[in-house]
Amino acid sequence: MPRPTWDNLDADRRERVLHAAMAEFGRHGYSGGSLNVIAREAGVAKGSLFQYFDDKFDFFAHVAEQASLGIYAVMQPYLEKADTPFLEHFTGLVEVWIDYMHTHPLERGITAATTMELDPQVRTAVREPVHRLYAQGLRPLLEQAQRDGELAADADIDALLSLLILLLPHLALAPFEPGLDSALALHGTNAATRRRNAHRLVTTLFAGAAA
Amino acid sequence: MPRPTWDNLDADRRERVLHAAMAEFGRHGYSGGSLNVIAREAGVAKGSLFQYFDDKFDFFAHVAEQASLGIYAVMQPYLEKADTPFLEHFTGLVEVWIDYMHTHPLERGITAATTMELDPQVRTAVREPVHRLYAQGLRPLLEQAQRDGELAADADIDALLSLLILLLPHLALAPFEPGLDSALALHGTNAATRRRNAHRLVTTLFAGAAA
DNA sequence: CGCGTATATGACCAGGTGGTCATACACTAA
DNA sequence: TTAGTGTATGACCACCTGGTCATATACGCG
Repeated sequence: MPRPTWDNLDADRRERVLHAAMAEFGRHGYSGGSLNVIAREAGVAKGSLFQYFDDKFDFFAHVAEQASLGIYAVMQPYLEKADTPFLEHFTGLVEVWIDYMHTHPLERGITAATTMELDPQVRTAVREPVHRLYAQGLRPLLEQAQRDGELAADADIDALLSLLILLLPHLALAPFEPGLDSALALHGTNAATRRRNAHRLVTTLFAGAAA
Repeated sequence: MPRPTWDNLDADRRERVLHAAMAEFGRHGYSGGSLNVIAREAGVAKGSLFQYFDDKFDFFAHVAEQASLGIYAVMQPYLEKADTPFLEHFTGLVEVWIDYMHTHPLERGITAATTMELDPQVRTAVREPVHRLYAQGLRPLLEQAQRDGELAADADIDALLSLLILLLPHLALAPFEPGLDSALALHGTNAATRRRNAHRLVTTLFAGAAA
C-alpha cells in the first residue's frame, strides 16, 4: 500500500512518477525495471520513491493496479449489454480493447509486464486484482448471453472465461507475432486490418471450427 | 551460436550446465537469471560459460532452443495423424502436452521463460524458432482435418493456429490460475482433473459456444 | 519571528551483474 | 623432454541494484 505521503502528493508530481514507472516497468518488467531510471525520468530523487512506497514491489503493485483500474474505467461503458447480437457486441468489445492498447502504449506495456511476470509471488499478487476485474466485467456478459440463448445452453462458461482472461492481455502485445507465416498481425497494421483480425479471432473462438 | 568448445565438451559437464541453466532461467527468466548461480549450481567456473557461448543471450537462446527441440521430439509421435476422430486426437495431444509439462518442471520453466519474455529483441529472437516448430507440427494436422471434413470448410486455420500457438505455452504454466472463481485448474491437481479440463478447453476452443 | 512537522534529496551502502583475462593445467605429437 | 594446443579457473573490473539516512528545505501555526 502506498504511504499517506503519496496521496498528499502534488498531482503533477504523482502523475510524473506514475508515468515514468509505467514506461519503465512496461519496458523491462518488475524485476528488470530500474528505480534509478524511474526517478531520473520523473525528475525526482530516488529517496522520494521510498517516501511514497514501502519497497519496489509495493510500488509496482500500485502502478499495475492503477493502470488496470484506468483501463477498466475506459472499457466499462462498452461492457453494458447492448441490444446488438452478442457476437457482434463482443467483437466490438475486442476491437475497442485492441484499439485502446494500440493507442496507449504505456497501458499496453504495463499490462504486458503484469501478464508476463514469471516470479510466482509477484505474479499472483499483482494479477489477482486484475483477474477479478476481468471476471467481474466479462462473466455477466457471458451468462446473460447464455440466458438469452445467444450462447449454447451447454457452453462451458468457466472454460470460456478462462480462455478470455488468458487471451485478452496478450492482445495488449502483438500476440500473433510477425515473422510467422501463420501470423495474424494485430499491431503495426492499420485500423481496418486490426478490426478484421479481431473479428476473425472472436469468430473462431466463439463459433468454433469443428464441422 | 555455441562455440566449438561447447560441442567438444564432455557430455556430463554439458548436461550439468544445461540443467542448471534451465532451472535458473526457468525460475527468473532471461534478464533475471544469474550466470553466477548457473555456474555454481553446475559446478563450473563462470569463466567457462564464456568459453562455450559468446554472451548471456547466446547462452539463453541455445538453452531455449535445445529445450524446445527436446519437447518437440517427445510430442512428434503424437502428432502423426491417427485414425481417431480429429477432436479426440487433438484432445489427447493436449493431454499429453499438459502431462509432460506437469512431470517436467524444468522444461515447463524454460518454456514459461521464453513465452513470458518482455524485451522485444530477446523475445523475437528466442521465440521465432519455437513458433516455427509449433506451426510446423500443428498446421498439417489442422489442414488434414479440414480436408477430411472434420473441421469446417470455412474454418479460419490461420486464426486457429495463432490461438493455439498463443495458448499452448501457457499450459506450461498454470494458465488458469488459482484464486479465481473462474479458474480451471490444470496443475496442482490429479491427472484425472487435468484430463477433464484439457477436454473442456479443447472442446470450447474447437466446438465453439455460439448457439 | 521561532518551533514543529512533513517532505525532498543524493551521497552512500553492501551486494550482485555480465564479462575479461592472466594463469594453470591436461593432453598430444614430435 | 619440449612445444603447442585446447580448456578450466576465479580474481578482478566497471557498473548497476534496491534501499538507507543524515541533512536541507519548505510550510503552517503560534
